[in-house]
Amino acid sequence: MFPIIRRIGALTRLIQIDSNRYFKDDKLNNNLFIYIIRVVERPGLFLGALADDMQIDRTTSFRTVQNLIKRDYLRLAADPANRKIKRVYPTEKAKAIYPKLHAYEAAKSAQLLANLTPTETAELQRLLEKCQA
Amino acid sequence: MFPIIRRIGALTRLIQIDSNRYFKDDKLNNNLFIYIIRVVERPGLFLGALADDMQIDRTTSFRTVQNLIKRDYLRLAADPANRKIKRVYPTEKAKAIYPKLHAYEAAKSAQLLANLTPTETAELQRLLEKCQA
DNA sequence: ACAATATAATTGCATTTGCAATAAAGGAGT
DNA sequence: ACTCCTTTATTGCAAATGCAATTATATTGT
Repeated sequence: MFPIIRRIGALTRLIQIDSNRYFKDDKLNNNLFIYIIRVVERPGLFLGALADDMQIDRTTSFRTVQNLIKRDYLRLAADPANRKIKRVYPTEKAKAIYPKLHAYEAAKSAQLLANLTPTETAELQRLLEKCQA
Repeated sequence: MFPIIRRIGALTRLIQIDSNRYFKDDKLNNNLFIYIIRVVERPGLFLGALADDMQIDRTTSFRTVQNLIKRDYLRLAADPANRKIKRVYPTEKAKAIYPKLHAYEAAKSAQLLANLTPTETAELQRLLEKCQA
């Protein structure tokens, strides 16, 4: 029943379990590593935009960012033109660990698609983009 | 970067946010409704097998099942041949609410795939099955 | 300019989550 | 039968999660 929607959820949970194990020692489990990746790639988003970009609850995102600020991975900067927002930037510590995080994501992506031909991978990407949540 | 693995995670989180809202009043959010669906469909799995079937952490699954037992949706039965395991069965209350849960899953599945032709849907299913987490 | 509405950040609080440890069986090899 | 190893269920504890409410600022309408 509904194999596609169930498979998508199952794959996500399996990847989450794996990443939680992999990043436990760095304490970057529970998607924390994803925040660092995204902020390094797109520095300067404000808190709400970052949460929306990752499709994560704004409160959870806010607390996670606070956690990473305390641990010197991220920092906030006020916006001169808009006092409501705070923009999120990576620290040197975040940039330093980024290659490891990127390598993990690359490896998981490669593993996920290992049985697919390049044509199939392109087609899967196209079809997933057509999905609407 | 890595659009497929990111898209899969994003779709899962969007579906989770939607289902949390939809099932808030029934207090069947946070995937609780999925447990009921699965147990009605496959009654008699033992606790660990149920968790593995849903790709959910065994401790989390255990506590969730306890929650649903307390609320009269599920019940446990000892196995006469194996005293280590407890099998999970749905109650009448679970069977009564199952159509609503099934309808929600059907609607979300239909929405997800609304822009795909039947051929594309079949191809997406095939490609997702080839993915390995 | 002023009021009403909307958006962003933040906090309170209760619940969920999951690693690690423990307890109770079961299974395999001798 | 006995020891060792595995599997299952369970609990303790600390952390993550997210709804609802609050505060501050910005935007829109008149």
